[in-house]
Amino acid sequence: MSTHAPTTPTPATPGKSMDAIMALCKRRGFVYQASDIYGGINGFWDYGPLGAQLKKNLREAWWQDMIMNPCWGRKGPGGERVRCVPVETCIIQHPKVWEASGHLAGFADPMRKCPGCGHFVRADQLWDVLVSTSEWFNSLIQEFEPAPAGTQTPGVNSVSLLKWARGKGKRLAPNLALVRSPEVTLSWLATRVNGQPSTPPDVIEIVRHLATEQLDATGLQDPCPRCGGVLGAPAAFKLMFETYAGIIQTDDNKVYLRPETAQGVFLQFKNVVDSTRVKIPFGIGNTGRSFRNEITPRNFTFRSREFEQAELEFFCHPDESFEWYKFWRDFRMEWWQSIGLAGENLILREHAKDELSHYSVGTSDVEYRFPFTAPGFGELEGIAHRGNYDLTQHQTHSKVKLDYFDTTRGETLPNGGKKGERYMPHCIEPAAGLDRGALALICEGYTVDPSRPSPEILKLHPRIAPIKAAVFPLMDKDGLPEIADKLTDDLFAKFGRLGFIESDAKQSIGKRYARMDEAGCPYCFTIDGDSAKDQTVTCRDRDTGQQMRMSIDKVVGFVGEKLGV
RNA sequence: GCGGGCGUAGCUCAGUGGUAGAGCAUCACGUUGCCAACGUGAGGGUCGAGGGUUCAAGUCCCUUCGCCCGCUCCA
Repeated sequence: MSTHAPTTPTPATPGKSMDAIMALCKRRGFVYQASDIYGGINGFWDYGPLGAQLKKNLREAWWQDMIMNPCWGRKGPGGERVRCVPVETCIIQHPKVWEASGHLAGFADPMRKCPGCGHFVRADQLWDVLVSTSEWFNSLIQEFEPAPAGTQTPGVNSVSLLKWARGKGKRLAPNLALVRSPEVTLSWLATRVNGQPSTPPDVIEIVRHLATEQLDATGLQDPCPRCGGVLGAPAAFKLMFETYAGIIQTDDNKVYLRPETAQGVFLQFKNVVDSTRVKIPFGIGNTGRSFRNEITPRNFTFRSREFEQAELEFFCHPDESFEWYKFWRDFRMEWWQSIGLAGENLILREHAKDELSHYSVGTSDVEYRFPFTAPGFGELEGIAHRGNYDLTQHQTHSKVKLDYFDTTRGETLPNGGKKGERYMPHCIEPAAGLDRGALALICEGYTVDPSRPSPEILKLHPRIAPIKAAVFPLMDKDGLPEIADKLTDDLFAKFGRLGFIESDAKQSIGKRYARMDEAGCPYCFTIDGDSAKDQTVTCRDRDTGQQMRMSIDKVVGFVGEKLGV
């Protein structure tokens, strides 16, 4: 994930405070803190009734538009119908999967922490970081005398180092041993330089001396690139959740909760090809929970340790892969727009060349300007051209051939058929975060209109809204509830599988409208004294507050049209 | 992980070491009937948790958990 400043500064959306959005989410049952009654648990959130349905609607929209009727029936770059099939793969897979995918290697990099300032640095990159980004380090080496030609040994002058320690050093590297107790530190260095004149110290050894206060007790220390403090011992950062498959908890049984759903697709690529008559180009979709031990879970549900992804791996011939990459990138942007993220808060950002993985020729992010990232953006979905990296990795590690024999390619045979071509398919991966999507939809829909008696409105797209319609008898008597019950039944029968149909006869009509505004219900239908006479009701629009009289038997058709069903 | 802020009713928040509060919301009854209407009531709290000081702690001290912000990290 990444956040970036927009190219042109845009003011943060006024009136949208994350505190107010979070309060509404709890008040109306969208999002609760996980384990709330025990004080919560860092990085985990639950969905309440409306949130669960909202997220289900989002997942369902993805499933419909990506798997069942991909891209709304639109044709792909080659003029063919886009074809996709689903799989549902396990959260726990063979541990070697994560070795092959590179996720395990990513963790193997031990990190070192500075107890002074809390800075983390990757152990194997410490000296690179010092040279390239550490302010104090680059200031300090200015004080060294250039190393004579052909040697690695710069000269050091105690007087100038002492001056640096009492001047610039105090500001740049307050925790560096040289700054904290210059005389002691310099005497150790002098002992070393004079003690072994035949093997003079290089820059690294000099700096390690300058970072060490009690040489005989601790040995040489490594300094923190930010404050100069003594770095702790390298420790493995485990960003994957570990557990054990089997009742004996030994390393032999250690398994991981997946950090992404995509790998499950690559693992079953061969089975899908062999069992379902799919032909390249085609996609395999997979939705489900993933887990990452985020170092700093933050910003409400945006960075959670347990989250849900909706990922498509689309396989195609290498020669067509770039066209497909552009196709999916553009469609995914359009899709998010179609469910309500239509404004300037949504951008498609193409990664710069230096951001790309070595195997990728293109990656784009669909990014949303959340209230907490504004004026920057936060990632909703990444569309990556992954080349044949994953299939190749799994082929290498599993020793199972994962290439594809394409009978539509190759030279034409005398009988008119094709000779065929064997190749490793390339893969385009649109990978969306459903929790981030749900959060973006809530943030985008959240609107404060002080001119209305109920200022807080959640303008959710009807397709996504958890409550599809509400029916209110204006009075709880005179036969009105009976008419309302009938209409409620009709709406339930038609739309009950898509979302909630609310019915409420209590309290003033204004309060009932206001409640539905906050819950994001797009349309309310009110039965009044005239309804029995002329068979009409009032349809009240959430976003405008406007009312429209319509015949009762038109209501179901009206709602269906708005829901796009 | 560091620094700052916060944590009291479903929500927003008052609360000076001395009886646990307000507004809104929820529910009931009555009145009303198209935009959080009015009246009368009701329910709802281990004051985030655990220790300590004190005759007495929501309030002071220590520890801890969670949320927000800024760093840091984000394979």
